[in-house]
Amino acid sequence: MKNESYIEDIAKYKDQQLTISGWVYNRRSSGKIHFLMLRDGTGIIQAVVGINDVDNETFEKCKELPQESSLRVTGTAIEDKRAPGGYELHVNKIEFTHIADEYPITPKEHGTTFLMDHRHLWLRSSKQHAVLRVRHEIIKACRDYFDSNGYVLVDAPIFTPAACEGTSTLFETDYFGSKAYLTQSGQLYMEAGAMAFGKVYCFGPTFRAEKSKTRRHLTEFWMIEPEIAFCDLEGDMEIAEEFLEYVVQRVIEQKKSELELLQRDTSNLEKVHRPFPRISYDEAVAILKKGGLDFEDGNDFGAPDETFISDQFDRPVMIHRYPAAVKAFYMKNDPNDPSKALCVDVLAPEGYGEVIGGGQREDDFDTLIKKIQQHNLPMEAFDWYLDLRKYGSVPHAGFGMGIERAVSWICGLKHIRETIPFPRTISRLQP
RNA sequence: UCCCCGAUAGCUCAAUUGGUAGAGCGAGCGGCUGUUAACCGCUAGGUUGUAGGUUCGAGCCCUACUCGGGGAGCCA
Repeated sequence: MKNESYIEDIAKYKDQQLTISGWVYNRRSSGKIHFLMLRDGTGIIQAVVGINDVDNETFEKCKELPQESSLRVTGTAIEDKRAPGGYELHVNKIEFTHIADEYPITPKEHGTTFLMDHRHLWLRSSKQHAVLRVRHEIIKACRDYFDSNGYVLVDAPIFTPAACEGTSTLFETDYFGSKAYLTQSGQLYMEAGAMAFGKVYCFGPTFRAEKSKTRRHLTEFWMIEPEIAFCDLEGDMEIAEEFLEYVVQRVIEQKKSELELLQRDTSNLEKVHRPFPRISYDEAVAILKKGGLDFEDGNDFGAPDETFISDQFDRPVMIHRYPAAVKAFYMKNDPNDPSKALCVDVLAPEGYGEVIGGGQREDDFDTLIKKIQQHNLPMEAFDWYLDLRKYGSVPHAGFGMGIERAVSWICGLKHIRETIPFPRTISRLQP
C-alpha cells in the first residue's frame, strides 16, 4: 500500500475518481445523508455520503462513526461553493481501517492542561498543524541561510563534562559512574569548529534545569548557534540581522495560510528588515529611566524592562555592550570600556523578549584564564577550550537563537509550550 | 525559592446571602437528503482535589496539604 492522493492536491482530481486515506475530523448527519469531515495531514475535505450512493452496511456504519476513526474513502472530487475548501468528495465506497474509541478531544473548547495531557492527539488539530508547519519552515530557513552562506554544520555533543557557562542549573546524569551534564549550549564547541572550518553552526536540543514557570521557558528547547572566525561584534550583529530578516521573510512568503489560520497580524513581521536599531546598554538604561521605570544601573534587564525597550521600536532591537559582570566568562571585554562586554541581545518586538544572544569571544589566553578564575570555574574542564587561544587564536564571534522563542513570536502565540511537538517544562514530562 | 490565582459530570463552565449541585458539548436511544463547532426530542452521568474545623446545615466560611496555572528571579 502506498497512498498517492492527498487532500492538498484535490484540485488536480476535479470531476475524477480518487481515494482519500485519512481520519474522521468531525461528522454531521441528516438522516439520509452523512457529511464526514476527513483529514489526511495535508488538509481537510468534506465527504458526502448519500443513502443511495453506498451499500446499506456502509451507510449505517457512517451514522455511528466516532471521531478520528481511520478510513479510505473513494469518490469523485466535485467543486462546490458550499464545501469548506471549495471541493467535496462524493463518496461511493468506504473501507473502514479502524473504528476509533470515544475520542477525548471534542469539537468544543478545552483547557490547555487537558490538551497538553493529550498532546499526542492534540497534534491532529488544525491550529497545532499551523504552528508546527511554521516551526518546520523556520528551521528550514535557518539551515538554508547558513548552508548557502558557507557555514559547515558541526553539531555539538549533548553530554558535557561540566558547566559551559557556570551560570545556570544543569541536568545531571550518571555517565558510567561519573557525572555528566546535559548541554546548555553548543557554543564552546562551535568555537573549536570555527577555528577548524572558519564558519560553522550547530542545531540541537538544549537543556536548562532552572525552575522557570513562565510562558517563555521550556526545560528542553532547540537552539541554532553559528560561530565565525575573524569576526568582531559589529560583524556578528550584521550577520544576526541579516539572518533574522531572512528567516522572518521566508516564513511570511511560504506560510501565509498557516499565519492566517493563527490570525497572526503579519504587518509587524513585514517590517523586519535591515537595518535593525542598535543601542548600547547605556542607551537602553536611559530609555528605561526616561520612561520612569525603576531600574538600577548595572543590572541585567528583566522581562518588563525588555518589553518596554522593544516597544520603542517597530522591529527587532539589538542591545550591545552590557556590563561584563552580568555576562558569561567567555565574553570579550570592550577595549574602550573594560567594564562592558562585547555582546549583543536581539529583542523581538511585541514583548516576545530575547530571541538571540551572542557576542565576541575572549581570544586572549591570559585574560581568559583570569576570567575562568574570577567565575570560580574548574580550570581543568577548560583545557581544550584554552588550547584554542594557544594555537592560532583569532577574533571570533557568534550567537544563538532559541527556535521556540522565534516560533512563538512569528506565530504570535501567548505561550511557548505550543511551539514544540512535545514540550518539557518544570511540571511536564508526559506524554 | 518567593508572590498571586485556581481545583464542581469524560470536557468547558454555572450554582444568588451558607439552604434539594445545573447547562452546553461528548456518550446512549430516536428523528431529519445540504450539514458548516448542524439541528430537534428523550436517557444516563457527581465522595464538589485531600484531610480536618466552624455551623442545625458547607461547593460556598476557616486551617493545613496536594496538584495545576500565571508572574518574579534565571535565561533562549
